[in-house]
Order: sequence, then C-alpha cells, then structure tokens
Amino acid sequence: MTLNRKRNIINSSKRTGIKEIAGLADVSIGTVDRVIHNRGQVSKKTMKKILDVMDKTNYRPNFVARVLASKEKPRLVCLIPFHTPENMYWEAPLEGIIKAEKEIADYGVTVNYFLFNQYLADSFEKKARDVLSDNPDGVLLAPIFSKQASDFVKKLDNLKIPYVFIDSKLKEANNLSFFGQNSFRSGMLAAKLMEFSCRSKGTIVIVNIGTEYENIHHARERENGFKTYFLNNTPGISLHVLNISSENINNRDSLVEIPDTDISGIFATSSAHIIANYLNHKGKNQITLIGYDLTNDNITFLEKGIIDFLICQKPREQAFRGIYALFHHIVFKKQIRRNNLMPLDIITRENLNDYLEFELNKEGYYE
Amino acid sequence: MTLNRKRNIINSSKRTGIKEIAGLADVSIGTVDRVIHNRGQVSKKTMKKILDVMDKTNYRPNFVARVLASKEKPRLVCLIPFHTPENMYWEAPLEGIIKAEKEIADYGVTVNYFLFNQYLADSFEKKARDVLSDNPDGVLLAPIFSKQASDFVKKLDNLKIPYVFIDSKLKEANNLSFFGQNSFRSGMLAAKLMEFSCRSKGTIVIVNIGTEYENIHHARERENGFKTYFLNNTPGISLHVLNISSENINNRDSLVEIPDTDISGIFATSSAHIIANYLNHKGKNQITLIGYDLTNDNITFLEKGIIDFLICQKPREQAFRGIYALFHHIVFKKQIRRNNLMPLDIITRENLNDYLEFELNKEGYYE
DNA sequence: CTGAAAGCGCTTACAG
DNA sequence: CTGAAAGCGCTTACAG
Repeated sequence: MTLNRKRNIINSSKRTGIKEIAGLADVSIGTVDRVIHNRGQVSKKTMKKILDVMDKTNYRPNFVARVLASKEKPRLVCLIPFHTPENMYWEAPLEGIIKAEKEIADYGVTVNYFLFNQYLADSFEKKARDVLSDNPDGVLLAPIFSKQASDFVKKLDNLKIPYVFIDSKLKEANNLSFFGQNSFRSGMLAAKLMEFSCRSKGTIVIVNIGTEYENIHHARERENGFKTYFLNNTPGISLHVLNISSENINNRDSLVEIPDTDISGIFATSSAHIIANYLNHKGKNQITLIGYDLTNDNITFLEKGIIDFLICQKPREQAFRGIYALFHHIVFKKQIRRNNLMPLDIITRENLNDYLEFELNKEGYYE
Repeated sequence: MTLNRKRNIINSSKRTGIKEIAGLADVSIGTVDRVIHNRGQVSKKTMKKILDVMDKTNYRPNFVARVLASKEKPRLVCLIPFHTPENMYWEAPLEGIIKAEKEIADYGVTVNYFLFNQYLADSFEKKARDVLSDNPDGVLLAPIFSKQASDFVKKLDNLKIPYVFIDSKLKEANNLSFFGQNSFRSGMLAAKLMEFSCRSKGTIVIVNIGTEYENIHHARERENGFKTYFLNNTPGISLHVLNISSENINNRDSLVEIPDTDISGIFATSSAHIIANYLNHKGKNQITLIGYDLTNDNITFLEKGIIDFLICQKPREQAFRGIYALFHHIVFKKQIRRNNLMPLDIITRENLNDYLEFELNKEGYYE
C-alpha cells in the first residue's frame, strides 16, 4: 500500500473537460452534459454551439470520472449451459465469466447467472424467460437451440438490450458481438495434421459421437472441413465416417465396423476420450488420434500419448471476452468488433503444460 | 453516446468507504488516508484503531476514485530493440506496447520509448542511461545483453523502480514479472511435429542461422529441446546440425553439405524463410520445414506450402501484458504473477488466417 | 430550455 | 500528530 518513491506529477497535458467546453460555449456544464448524452431539452442553437466547441477542442470524456459519478450499476447476465460430470465442457466458459466479473466489479458492474440444461430446449426457454424478468443491461448467451434463441433475442432487440453470442451464433440476429471458432477451418487443420501423420496410406475414420444431441453444428462443420482438405489434397487416402449415437458410447464394439489393420488415423469430432479409451484397451497406440477440447478426460489420454493432437477453441477466453465486450460497450461506449474467431490452437503432450498454466490462470487475466 | 433504455440503479450494496472508516474510528478521513498509504505521522494508537476498523469492515479501496483524485501520472518506459527491414521481429512487441498504451491512457499513464540496436551492446548501454535520466515509474525491457542488463537492473533496484522482462530474463534479478516462452519445450514440440511428418526415415537437419549475433540463447535451447525429444523417442532417425553464419546466409550452397536425397525434414531455429527460399529454388517442396515466428517473410512461405509449421511465441502479447503488469502493479497495487510463459502456438497454412485476424487486431485487446 | 449546487470516494495541500 | 476544506471530471436532482 505504500509508494516506494516519489512519483512523477504532471499537470501539463491537461485534456479539455466538460468545464472548459462550458466556458468556451458560454453555457453551464449541465447543458454540456445534456448534449453529450443527447438527453434533449436543449435548444438547437446552443446544441450546435456546444457541438462545435467539442469538435474544435476534440473533447474526449473522462470515463474514470464518469464511472465514479454515475449512479448506474450495469447488470449483466449470462445464459449458458451448466456443466455436468459427464460433460464438463461448459465449466470453462463459466470460469471465464467469473474471472471477468471480478475484474469489472470495481466499475460497479455485476453479473447474474442463468444456467440451463444443454439437452433440453425447455430448460433454455424457461431460463430465457427468467432473464427477461430480471431486466438486465446486457446478455451473454450461447444460442444452442436456434429456434428458441431466435425468439429470445427478438425480445431483447425490442427491449434494446445488447447481447453477445459465444460458442455459436444465429444468422439473422442483431447481436453486439460474437466470440467463437471456425469449425470448418479447424476440420481442415485436423486433416493437415492427419495427412502429415499418415502419409498417404491406410484408412482414416471420422467419428461423430452423440451428435444427435449436442454439438450438431460444430461436428458437421468439422467433418466438412476435414473432408474438404482431403478432397483437395491427398487422393491416396480413404475416408470412412462413423456415427455413434450416445446410447452406444459405452459399447466398444461399435468401432469394429472398420477392419482393424487398415486404420491409420481417427478424427473424433467430439468426445475423443471415448475413442482413446477404446484404443487404449485394444492396445492400438500407433493409430493417430485427433480430437477437440481440453477436457480432463481428453488431457489424460493426451498425456498418455493415446490422443496425439487436441484442437482447442479457448472456451474460457470466449466467455471472458464476451463479458468484456458488453462491459466496454455499456460503460465506456466503445466500438466492439462484431465477429471474433478464436485462433485454432493445437495442443500436444509437449505444449500442454505451458498452455494450461497460462489459460487456467485464475489470478486475473493479465497477471 | 445515448442510453437506449433506463438502466438499473442500485444503492443497496454500498461498499464501505473511507468516510465510514473515519466515522467508526472517530477520526478524520485525512488520517484514515494516512494509514491506508502508510504515510506516517499517525500515532500508534489511532493507527491501530483505524486498522482494526478497516479489518472488521473489510475495507477495499475504490480504485476508480483513487485514479480520479490522484495527481500522480505514472510514466512507464520500454527498453527494447528497434526493428529493421532485415529483422522485423521486434515490430510485434512494439505494437503490443502501443496498444496497451492507448488502453491505459484514461488512467493517466504514459509510455516513453527507448529503442536500441539489438546487435550493439553499446547501444543498449546508452539507452539504459537515457532511461535512468528519464526517471520512470516502471520499466519494460528485453535484457538481451546479459551483463549490461544486469548492471542496469541493479540500478533500478536501488531506485526502487519496478521492471518487467520480456523475451528473455536474467537469473538473479528482482524483476516484477517476466513474459516469455519456453524455448526448450518449443524445440520438443517441433521435434514431435517432425517425427510425425518423417516417420522414422531419412535425415533431419537442424539449422542455426546467424546465431553468432542474435538469438543465441533461444536458438540453443530450441536445438536442445529438439535433440532431447529424438533421444527419447525415435532412434531410427539421424540428426545433423548445420550452423550458418550471417555472412553466408545469401550463399545457397551452404546447405549442400548434406546429401540431397536423404533429407526428409529441416528444423530452422531461426530465419526459416531463408531455408524456405533455398528449398523453393531447388524445387524441394516435399521436405518438411519447421521454423519460428510469424514474420512476413515466413508467412509468405507458409502460405506457399514451403514452410509447414511455424511456432509462435506471441511477441505482441508478451509486450502488451508486460505493460499491463506494470500498470496494474503501480496504479492498482495488484499482485502480479512473476513467471508467464506464453503458450506455444503452432501455425499452419490452415489456421494462419484466424490467428492473424485475432492477434493483429489493432482495435483494442478485447473488441 | 438552462443553471447552480451537491455528490461520487478518494487525494492533496494547508492550518493548527 | 490531526482535521477541515478544496478538488479530480463527471452525473444528478432540483429550481427556475
């Protein structure tokens, strides 16, 4: 709490403030404030006068003073799935939100949590209603159920409540911003890694697990990207697609459809750990396995060398940045970039630790 | 500039402020301020009384008010190499610093730039002297010349000026923080990619270019990591090391030391584009080439498919976070994590665009 | 439509 | 050693 040394005190480059504007325009600061915030109740004439002065002096509001003086305490909400022991994916976004919340608490911003069941559209609908009756100033949501989400954001539009998508987005929406991944391109990336590993021989299997319930869109796009890469590149390799429904995920025999000896690589569009577990039991460690997401299950098999590559979409950061986008928009009136595709990170046993250390750092984003 | 709807106004969860503390301790706010900042001139007795109250009420200072009221305008400086058309690497950290500077300008923080010639220790020494006479509140530096940097930071220690390292660090220093990469592990990662690509056949060449001048430490560590991986893993592959001095980098024949037909992969510990250029001319596109850093030259050959993988250390982010660490430490008195190793990102033709879009975004870090 | 005044939670001289 | 007062650049009632 103590300053170790005298600090530099500069008064020179003083920016023009509301008071200077008022002086130059020969009005009171109250009137200046009215035009800054477009509150009306100002005659056209004085309005113009003030705008001219602001223009000439290149006025920039002091946001620190704004925050301190303002009685407004923006309330944000998030509407995302809750995680379960079976599917931990959504824990990461939640952590990102909590971290952001802590950092912006100093600015009077609070965050409320509305978590729904990712397998039940009804659950989403109910929580969406709860959000509306909570009357928030901004919403972060994962629009997993397109139709229901679409109805919901229309209501937000009417109420002029800004909202940000994470994970996926809706086509026709007026969302402030979107933080997600390019699933198609990630499929191409996986294909490249696979090509390198297999070198034009054998069969490569694309496995979709439980896509009748979850991840439908992402999995499809990943598969498409993967196929497209091989169409353009390596004609020597044969691709097989295997769809395994959620009910059968514990049935290890579902993989045996493909002749054992031929398989040189497997691309799991989700739940790679299930495939890894199978390969591990069968002792097939030489098969290249590429999957998605740094879940604990996946990490275990990555460390064991059963999974070779995991592609990560930074779910923690998606949510963190989503909250910050709302914060910057509402409190600082900053311009927000609409589409934000996270870089596709490739994780291997070798860079896993650096990645976890950095990404999971709970101490705060910058420290 | 206009609010589209009425905002939530909450007065309930009012945090205790300096005024409440003063009331409860039966002193003036001035005295409270003295103990908060340990300015002395307070009797032991009242000091204890105030500390007790702060403890009980769990007092947390309001940093927004602090910034507004304070006359202190922290001045940061950076001491890093300047970039040249021949070596653009250091442009990225500079961009990161500039971006951070813009974001924290609202808090009265300014940044001064002291750029030195990365090949001349004298240049570093001179600029370091300039930094000292500028009397900054915090320093961000790349301690490229160990001895000179060591002398310099000792002076900073004496002056109690906090400093942060980027790119590399000094062993014995009292730096506030460090943002860099794990070069050894990045070498291992490169080796894994190489192993996947070459599948136990042929010769792999490790090429060090111009390491008598620059990057000595990083290049050495990268090489060590690379070799270590192969020691532990694939005995079937033979490794060759090729050191090319800067004078010979335009002499394409320097590569011919290794029999042509044997080479299945090349690992360039720096300046991969030079190797790529050579391979391109010779039409040897089937050789796997792995290098470092997203410089424009490298990117060109990555897009062409001559370079297969680039490992990136996020130089922009290193510098950006370094400045933020100083800012948070000085202005908000936040706890700063000392060692920050950036994740090792693997860039290919497939994920290059997403990466560049995100990383190079000049609009601000979060938007 | 406009202005004067109080206040946001701190810091900073200044007076005693 | 301690307190009272002014001020940071805004916002917010309130009065006219």
